[in-house]
Amino acid sequence: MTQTYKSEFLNILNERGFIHQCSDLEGLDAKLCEGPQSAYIGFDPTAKSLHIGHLTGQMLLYWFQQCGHKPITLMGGGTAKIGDPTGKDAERSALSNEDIENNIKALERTCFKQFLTYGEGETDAIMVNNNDWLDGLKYLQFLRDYGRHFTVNRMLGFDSVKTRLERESPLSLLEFNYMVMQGYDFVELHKRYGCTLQMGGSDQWGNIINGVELGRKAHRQSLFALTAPLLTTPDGRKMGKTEGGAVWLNADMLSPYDYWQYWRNVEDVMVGTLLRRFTTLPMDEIKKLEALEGAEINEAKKILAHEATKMCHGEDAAIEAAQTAAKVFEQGSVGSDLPSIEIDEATLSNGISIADLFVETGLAESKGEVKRLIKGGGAKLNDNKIDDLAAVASKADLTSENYLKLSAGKKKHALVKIKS
RNA sequence: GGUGGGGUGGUCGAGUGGUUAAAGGCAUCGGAUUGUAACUCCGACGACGAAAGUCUACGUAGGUUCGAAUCCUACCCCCACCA
Repeated sequence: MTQTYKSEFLNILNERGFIHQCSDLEGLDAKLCEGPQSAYIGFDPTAKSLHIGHLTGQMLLYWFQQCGHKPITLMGGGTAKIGDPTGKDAERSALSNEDIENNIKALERTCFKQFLTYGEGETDAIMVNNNDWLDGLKYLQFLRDYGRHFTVNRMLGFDSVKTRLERESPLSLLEFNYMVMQGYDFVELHKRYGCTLQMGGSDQWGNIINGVELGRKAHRQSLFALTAPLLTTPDGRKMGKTEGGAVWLNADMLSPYDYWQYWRNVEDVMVGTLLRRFTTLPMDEIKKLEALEGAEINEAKKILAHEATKMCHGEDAAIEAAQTAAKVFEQGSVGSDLPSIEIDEATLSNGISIADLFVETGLAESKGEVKRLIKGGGAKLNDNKIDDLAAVASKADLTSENYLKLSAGKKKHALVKIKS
């Protein structure tokens, strides 16, 4: 294996395709060799769960910890009150303080713990909230201490600002301050925890570098910035969207089975990249897998799905998802992970509208959608095409195992069981 | 505060009194093909309804009209220039 860097951490990042930009690779490399360091990534609590877009950050911190360093996950309880203008061409409506609080609670309970070990030890991760220091900032004092180090001239040059100005879309002073706050976070984290590195996606470069510069100008600190390339499909689209919307990491927002399915269905060309980034498989194994061609690459996708699901939801959930998938797609059967609802035996005996069942199982949003499904030939009951919106299911339709299987298209299935 | 421009469906963006649930693109969903891939092709794409149809929708609230996204009034918001 080629050793491009002296530090284990940077070597891993390098071979797995995580390095996009760094403020000072050599300096960082040397610093990491000195002993345990701490690094942070910020997550704004804008939803009750993280999604696939946050996964890169999680993996960065994961490897950081694996290499004997201390990760800091920063909840942006304060910055979420501002809203990051990066990548947005319009200000989005502000989250209420209450929403932010609830989101933080939900996030703390779930998403992070799968990837990082938290605790009191030297390399245990810690979670902090920037609201702790941003909320009580004294405006005037802050401007005198830190405001002097930000030149508006330079701020106007950052992409997040520039695109807004070019598009003549209003950028409020509130949003304009986001990068200032994020820069200050870094300095504060250095002061509190000796944090020397901030990581993030490449879109965060501008925000991150502000912190580095603020540290240098205000306190002669030596801070580092490192960004990972944003994940995109070959044609440049952002990755991470699926039929239902975002691919959430929280099991109650997206089932482990659906999560598994997401990875199972990625485009061929992405397999290698994704294996490197989101699994911890050894590199030589990844190289073998990504060399597979044609239909054989499906095996690589299954491994990707398993590994990714294991990281996020645990091994049991991954295995179960794989089993359900095998039954559904390879044997035309059903599995325990399929979404299901229960109805009374009596209700079924009287006959029940299949269209209603589609809506109840969540396979369709409305009856209009069911109608469209049927018209397009995508609605099935026990694998038989339904061609009448008025079709009714009765006891006679129960399979030998006492359920009804509904399908919307080839990939989405649900079960209707009898309440016992 | 003044003057001018603008606010249309998930999104971008046409539409300036009726045939407009509102062109077109994108996104999305189904079908064919395939490998639970990509590409391509076809279809669908507000809700309810078996259907006829009913309701909801073009910033908000009123008004004119047989009839309004389209005209009028007030209000809200955005943009530009001026002060």
